[in-house]
Amino acid sequence: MAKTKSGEKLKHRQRKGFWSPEEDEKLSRFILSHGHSCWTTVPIKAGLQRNGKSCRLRWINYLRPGLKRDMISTEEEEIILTFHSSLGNKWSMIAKYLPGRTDNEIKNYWHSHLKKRWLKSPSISSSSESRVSCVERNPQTVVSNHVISFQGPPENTSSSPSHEINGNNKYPCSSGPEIPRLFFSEWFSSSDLTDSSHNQAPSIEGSVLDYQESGDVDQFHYNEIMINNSNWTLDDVVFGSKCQKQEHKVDREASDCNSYGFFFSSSTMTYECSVEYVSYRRIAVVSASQWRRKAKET
DNA sequence: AAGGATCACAACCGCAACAAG
DNA sequence: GCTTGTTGCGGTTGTGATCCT
Repeated sequence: MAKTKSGEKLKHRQRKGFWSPEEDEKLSRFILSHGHSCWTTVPIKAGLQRNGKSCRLRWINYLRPGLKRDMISTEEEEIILTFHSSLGNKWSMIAKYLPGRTDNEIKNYWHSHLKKRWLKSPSISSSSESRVSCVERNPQTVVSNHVISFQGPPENTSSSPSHEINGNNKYPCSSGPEIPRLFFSEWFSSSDLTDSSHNQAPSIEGSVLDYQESGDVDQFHYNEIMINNSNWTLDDVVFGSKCQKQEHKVDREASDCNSYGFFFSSSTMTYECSVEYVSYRRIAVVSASQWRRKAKET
């Protein structure tokens, strides 16, 4: 915390309130080219008279690529109700199940749209709850029923309050990976890419051939994967990840389109990049947070 | 048409957890 | 183990838009 006179001066000069388009532009341009390893230094380096916290919030809730700007659909609404009934006000947890939506957005939507309904009639989520229990029994049911494939909670949830709710674990699946936190579109933005031929992120489609639970990973087997934008190849999909600036090489021998994951490696690490079934006939590549790092020597 | 009430959403605040020194 | 700085989360507030009387 800067306690010098100059530091206090800086503090006094910090702007508050709504962001101007110019500030948005500055922040976006800076983060897309430099990242945000330390939020407190971002406003200084980006030439913004804001504090790091404000920049972080603005980026996460508004500027981050991949955010949906459209209305929350009834399907999404049902997911909110479902998970709110079991997780409570854990907005960030709920947001993990709604790609492209932020915790703030979900929280606001709850307070402005759903809370009153829920208070009037808490049973409105009963159908959703029954779906959760259905998933617990047979996740494949959900896959075939065109509903988001419910994944388990983040791995490190031993202290998760959700386990205490109603005295039992009401997560749809008690094991398995975290649902993709970021969707494909969040990995790429046209401004990220220097190659002009890749000026549009591809959409990937496929259909689930089979589903099975195994160990710590739920596996989906696809009969095919289609990358709709012909400018892209599977290599691009994997290689064009957040690690694209490090010289990773795709291990095509180890990759298998028909299974749940790809592998690619750098000189020191092997990355496993899962492909998760998200909704019917749509596939998303999971985010970097999903990658399971494996020391290559193992 | 005016003004108060309500709504929707962006942004702020405070706190807790965590990591680094 | 303590201190300090940073980050993430959830509650709350502020503000502009819209609705209602």
